[in-house]
Formats: sequence, structure tokens, C-alpha cells
Amino acid sequence: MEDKDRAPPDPATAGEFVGNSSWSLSVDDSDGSHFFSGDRDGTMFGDIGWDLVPDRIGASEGSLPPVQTGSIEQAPTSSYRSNNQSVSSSSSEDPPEKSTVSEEKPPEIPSKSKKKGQKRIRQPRFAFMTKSEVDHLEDGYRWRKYGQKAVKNSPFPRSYYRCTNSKCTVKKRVERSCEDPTIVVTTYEGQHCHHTVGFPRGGIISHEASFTGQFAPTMPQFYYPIQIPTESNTCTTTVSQPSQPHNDHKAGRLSRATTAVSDASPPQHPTDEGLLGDIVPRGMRSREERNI
DNA sequence: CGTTTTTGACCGGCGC
DNA sequence: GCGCCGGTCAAAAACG
Repeated sequence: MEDKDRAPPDPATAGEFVGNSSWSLSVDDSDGSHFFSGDRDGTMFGDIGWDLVPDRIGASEGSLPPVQTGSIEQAPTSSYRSNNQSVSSSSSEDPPEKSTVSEEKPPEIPSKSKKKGQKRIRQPRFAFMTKSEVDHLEDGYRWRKYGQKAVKNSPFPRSYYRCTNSKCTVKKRVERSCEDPTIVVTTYEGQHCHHTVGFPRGGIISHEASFTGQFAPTMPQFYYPIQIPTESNTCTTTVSQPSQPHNDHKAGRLSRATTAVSDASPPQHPTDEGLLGDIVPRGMRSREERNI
């Protein structure tokens, strides 16, 4: 089953990033995720939902800024406030056998009751806004849907997916913007501890695949400035309609645009790192690379 | 037949 | 304390 995660991405479902210059800040407190933007070509702007992950990924490397720059608020998800909870930061270095949720639950716990007393540690999250007709964008990994809930203030349900790799705890939420139904908001949580398959389009695979594949369904080719909707909070999506032809979603990814809201501190200087540099926090990247 | 999706129920956190 | 809500579980159904 492990290898199923390597199923080739389906071009038909992969979306395109939406990126561009001049982004405005948008905060989504509805779930602790934060979207923020950068300000330059291809710069990633992103969301960050470092919901109190104590020893956040890459913390050791000291490159993962706690996103609390400027007006960007820190994830308020108090529910996961784990004071000193030693979280084996689900980094890919120590494949977290469900580490995040530290399943070392008391034996008496039947089924539905998750380990009581143990607070869940949420992992860093990255959100992407994708202009797509399909909800579930292909990103190179295989996901299993484990739930769907109606979202308050939104006519569209939110779907919950989990990486099918048994050792991978990455999850993702997919929902449509209530403002613009054509926009799909995908939020990734955690990091894959395995690789994904490369993209035929060429590019992004290699040592950084696991990361890019995780946060970038498909590398952007077209960027569109948009503001992240805050769903239950503000739902104020503003999409600069791309001048791209809206092709059949089955036919090509070009019909989709994705706005990546990645985590990491405010975009520094993408420079030579290209898109990846925009999306992937330096710290995480180095980690990934080292890890591979 | 194995895997994925669907869906109602359950659980825990938060606000009032 | 209670109700709301987001997130997850798990049995059953659907699918390939």
C-alpha cells in the first residue's frame, strides 16, 4: 500500500497555483490557519497554522519562523495549547507513527474516544487556494477521505482526507470558498514522511518532491492575485480572474489556478530559489533535503 | 476481494 | 453547565 502513494498525479485534477505580486493579508482564524501574502512575483504567501506545535518542525534547524511577523497573528487555536507537551515533531526524520496524536492511549479507550487527557498537537498547516472545478486536487499523493462536514456559513461541505501511507500522518482539508465556488481551499496539515511521485510536467520531484508535492499540487504556472477567504469569518475572496482560458478541467490543469498559502515567515527573497523557495520555508526544505 | 467513500455518531474545545 | 462546532471514528456501502 505504501507505493500507492506514488500514484501518478492526475493532470486532470491537479490545480494551478495562483500567485502574483501584491497580496493582501487575510487571516483565517476559523481554524487556526493563517493566510498571508507576500509581495513579489511568485512569492508565496501563505497560511500558517502552526497550532502550537511545540518543537515545531525544523525548530532545531531554527529556520522555521513562528510566523508571527507583522500583522500576522499567531495561530490562536487555544484548544491545542500543549504546554510542554513533548511533541515528537512529526518531522520526516522520525517517521511519526501517528506521532502527532500520540496514540499511546490508555487501553481502556474503546473506539471513538481518543486518548482522553491527551491534547492533540496540530501540525503546521499550509493552505492553498485553487481555482478548480474539482474539489480534490491531485498532488501526487494518495489520500483517503475520512470525513466530510458541512461548514457553517458555507453551502459547501468540507472534506477531510488523510494520506493513505500508514506511516504518514498528513491530512488535508478541502473545501470550496463560499465566496467563489470555483475556488477550492486545500489545507495540508503535517508533512509527508515519504515521497510522492514526480510530475510528468517535469519538474518538481527529486529530493524536494516530498515537500513540494505536499504543498504544491502542481507547480504554478500562472499566478493570480487573490485574497484568501476566511470562510466562516470573513468569506471575502477576491479573485482576479485570470485571463487564462478556462479549459475543461479534465483536459488540463491550466484551467485551474491555485493560490498557495504556505506557512513560513513572510516571504523573504525568493530569488534564486524559484517557486519552491516561495512556497517552502527554508527550514523545512533543508530538512526535507537532508532527509531524503 | 481489497480499497475507498459515505455518513451518522461521537468527542473535545470553546463561548456564552 | 450547556450548546455549538470542528474534527474524527468506524460500520456499511460502493467501487474497481
